[in-house]
Amino acid sequence: MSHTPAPAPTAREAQKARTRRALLDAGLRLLEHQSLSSLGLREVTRVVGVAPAAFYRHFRDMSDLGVALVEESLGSLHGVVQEILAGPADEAARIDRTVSAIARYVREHPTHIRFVVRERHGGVPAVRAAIGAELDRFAGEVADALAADEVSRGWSPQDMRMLGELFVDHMVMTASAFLDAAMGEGPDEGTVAATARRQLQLISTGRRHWHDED
Amino acid sequence: MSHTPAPAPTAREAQKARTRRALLDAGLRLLEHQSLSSLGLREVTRVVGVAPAAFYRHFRDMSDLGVALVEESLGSLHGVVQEILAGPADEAARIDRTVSAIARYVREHPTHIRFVVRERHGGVPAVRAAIGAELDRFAGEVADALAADEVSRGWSPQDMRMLGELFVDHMVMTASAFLDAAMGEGPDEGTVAATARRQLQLISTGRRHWHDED
DNA sequence: TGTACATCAGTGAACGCGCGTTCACTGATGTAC
DNA sequence: TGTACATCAGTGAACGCGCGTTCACTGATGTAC
Repeated sequence: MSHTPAPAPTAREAQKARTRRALLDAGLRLLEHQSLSSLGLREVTRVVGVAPAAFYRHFRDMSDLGVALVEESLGSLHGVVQEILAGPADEAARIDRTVSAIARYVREHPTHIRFVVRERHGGVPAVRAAIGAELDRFAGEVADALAADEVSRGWSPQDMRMLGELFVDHMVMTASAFLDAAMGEGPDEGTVAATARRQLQLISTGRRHWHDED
Repeated sequence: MSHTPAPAPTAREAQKARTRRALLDAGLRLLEHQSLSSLGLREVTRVVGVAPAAFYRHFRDMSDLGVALVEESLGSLHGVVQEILAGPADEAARIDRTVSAIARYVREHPTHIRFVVRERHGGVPAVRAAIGAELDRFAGEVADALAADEVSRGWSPQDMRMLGELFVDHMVMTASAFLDAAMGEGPDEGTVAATARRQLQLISTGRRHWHDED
């Protein structure tokens, strides 16, 4: 398929990429306990073990690093969305798949979801915009996939869209609740899963009877 | 009712209260464009026009000021919740009341809702905890009020609770969307209102048919 | 393969700046008599 | 009402500190011949 003639990264490029990764990882780690707008460039380079000035070989500023983290974090969340939509469209199966995929995602990428939830409404405009645009894209994908369901017959595109947004918002909320559970704050994982499942069932029931009263 | 024998605030107490208010207002204003963890004590006192050290006569630190802002902001949101629950329980009326009450709240207290949405998952633990506790309380109130509806007959307390949480989360989401609309980001106010109404209708439809399949 | 030159990721020192916190103080307001 | 003393909100100077950014540099890696 691809005709890219092998990237052939030089040792120099490989080393640069490794430092960049280290900066991103250090940032993600430090962002567990603070928000992006209060995270300092020197903090990040200190953790990585490079001089502060080295930072500028990779990012223009912290906001730029933040945008790179959005791409990374929402890339991994996108995989979860696809996994949920790809399987059988059977309602109960999809709800189970949704909740367990989110739970696994939070277990495997806790720093990603923490970052997204915190910065979605945070103080750094470029990062907020990047997260918003990506979640919008997810909502559209969900809407398109669910439109293929038998139960969506007769739904307007706007109603599919509002369902997609409700689904994505609920997904982010649930991921955040799982994360709190993992940190020992709020209800435990089992309770979060049970609540999320019931909420999805409620929405699905609404979906099934949406046009009953027409 | 109350037997409090008149507070009789001295001129000194009144002046102190005025400065405290000015600090809170300045904080709220500055928090429109940044998050609490990056807001400095000196920034706030500079806006108010007092010496930095004066801050300590009112708050221990910025986190303390943040907690005071939570009480204030969620106090005003609590009024909205009560207004929604107080009116007639008729489904369509309650949905209209919900969406228009939120829209009005955002118009009247944009800085309050911005603060709550931003700091709900922000980097200051004490503030996060205060917001979480208060929203939990709201969810409980909503659950109790909706439990009185005819359509809630046969619902378990856990299911009422999950409905209350879904409602409060949706309310916060909608308020945030209205705020974005007011700032010229994302869809306009009419679109946000239409989407929110349809989502509430979807949830209400699910509620009405919740036990159909038992 | 060997040599001469170019590239560029990372260095380390320096800079000016605004930060949070402390402290002894001032002077208007409050209280006791 | 008038006086003497106590209270305490707000002052202003000082402190040490870590910040982001700049700059000329070094030395390992890459490239051309």
